[in-house]
Amino acid sequence: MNPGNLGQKKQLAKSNDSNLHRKVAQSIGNQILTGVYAPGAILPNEADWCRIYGASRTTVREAVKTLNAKGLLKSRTKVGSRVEPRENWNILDRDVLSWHIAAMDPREFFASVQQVRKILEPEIAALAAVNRTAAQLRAITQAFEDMSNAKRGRDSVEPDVRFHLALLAAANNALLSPFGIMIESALTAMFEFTSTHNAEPDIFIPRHESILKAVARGNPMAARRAALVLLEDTDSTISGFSKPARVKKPRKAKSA
Amino acid sequence: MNPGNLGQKKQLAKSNDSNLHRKVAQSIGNQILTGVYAPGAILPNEADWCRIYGASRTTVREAVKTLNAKGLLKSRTKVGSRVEPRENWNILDRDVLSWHIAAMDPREFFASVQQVRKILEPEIAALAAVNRTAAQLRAITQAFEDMSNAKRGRDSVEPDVRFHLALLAAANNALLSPFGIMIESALTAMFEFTSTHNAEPDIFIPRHESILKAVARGNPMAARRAALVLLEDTDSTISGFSKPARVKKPRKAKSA
DNA sequence: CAATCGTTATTTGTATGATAATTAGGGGTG
DNA sequence: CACCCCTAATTATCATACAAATAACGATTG
Repeated sequence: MNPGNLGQKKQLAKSNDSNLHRKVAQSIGNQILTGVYAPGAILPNEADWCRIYGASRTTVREAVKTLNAKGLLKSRTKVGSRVEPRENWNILDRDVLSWHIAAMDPREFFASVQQVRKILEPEIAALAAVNRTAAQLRAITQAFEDMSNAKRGRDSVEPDVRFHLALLAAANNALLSPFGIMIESALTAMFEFTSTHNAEPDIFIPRHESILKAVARGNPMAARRAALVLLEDTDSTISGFSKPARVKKPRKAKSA
Repeated sequence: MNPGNLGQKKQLAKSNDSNLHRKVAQSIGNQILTGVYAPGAILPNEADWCRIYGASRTTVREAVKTLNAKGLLKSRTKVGSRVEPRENWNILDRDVLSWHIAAMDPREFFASVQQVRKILEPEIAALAAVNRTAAQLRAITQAFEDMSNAKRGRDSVEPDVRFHLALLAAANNALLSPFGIMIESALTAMFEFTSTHNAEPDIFIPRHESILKAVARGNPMAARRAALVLLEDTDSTISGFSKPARVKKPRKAKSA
């Protein structure tokens, strides 16, 4: 098993979602994301999948259609289904992202996420400060209060996610909304680690409060700055548990 | 097969993509994006769709599965398919984005796109300056040269798109790749307008060159600045044709 | 009355088997 | 070599049937 793959690497008949075609889609999707079938490769045909999963062709085809819709495959008559190049994958899709997370080193994933968050979230906060409606501000405020009132750290993760999603919604730009899934996944997955390592959870409350206040009084500059500060604190928390990797032999370089 | 349903099928004939389930998905998707079925609404059931489109249930189900996979719907036994809230829509999916563009005011769309581009592209350029590989730099350079050598304005749009996509790829962050589709759609759709109105196409060549040079010498600050300058010029071009009071009705472009 | 618990009806989910449409690849022909 | 036709492999579509889940209803009961 990959050293980074801490999460339960569930295999076949796992999902509590009882849809068979969904399970098949998940299984094939996982195999694509883990590189069993690389971009450009031709997958087994429908009849093969039927044999492999013991499912009917109807079910297999629905699974394949699902993966087509997410940009992982392209099916053509006579040739079969070919894995699409990575840049066509719908990586911000909820399912694809979860397969992606399961397939890669968590530290690498957090690094990518934080890079994007540092680009987007300060600007999202700034937009929210300018574009928010009253109702959206209420939603942000409510999330903040729920986060503050949470007794155990575990109870604060849901309002924390909700806070960031409410902020995103308040930016009022539909093209940014796919990042909600990334934020959600990142924060909840991060909690899997920080729950034991995070020594100073109380620092984050005033950080969120700064953002809230800046958005409340419609100050985009302050909102941008406050969001960035929070992200830098998050960086520190992450590095607190991701640094030890340094003692191990260096992994593959960033190039390629 | 009942002869009367040929006429109903004909209403789908707009797409040259011969897949029937794809056409059905497009038709339903369009109706969702245009608000015929609003978030929260229950769609007609599968039997109804079969009658409406004169297609078999298999085909209709594959279309519905596609829309499920794109986050537009959620199907449940006994209740049917319900339209998901907008924030769950996979707006950066190629199909969803094209339906979205077709359904909304182009000026509003460009405004949203430019807002996101101004957030992301400078940082993408900066990342590319730092993370690019030699091969990626070659791809960017090639795109720039093709753009420069294009005689007619129409021939410059493809390399222009390719330039921006190559830059995006060179940033080497998989979570940013969904924006490639947005950039592609935005630039090509914008060209539908600028092709006749853009008086000064030659301005854009040196703007792109500045980005290229900054990326080539690995200077993120300069790359960021150059990307921003280009975007501001693009803003001017857009405002040049989006402001006039008399609205030139957009030609019904084949959504490509 | 309120709460609980079967029953039923509706809708999606899955299976099977057959036919159609598309087209890559082989083979023959000029 | 260039061209065309044929074949075979694969997905695309259709029709039908049954299974499974569950919302809605109504009866039963405390």
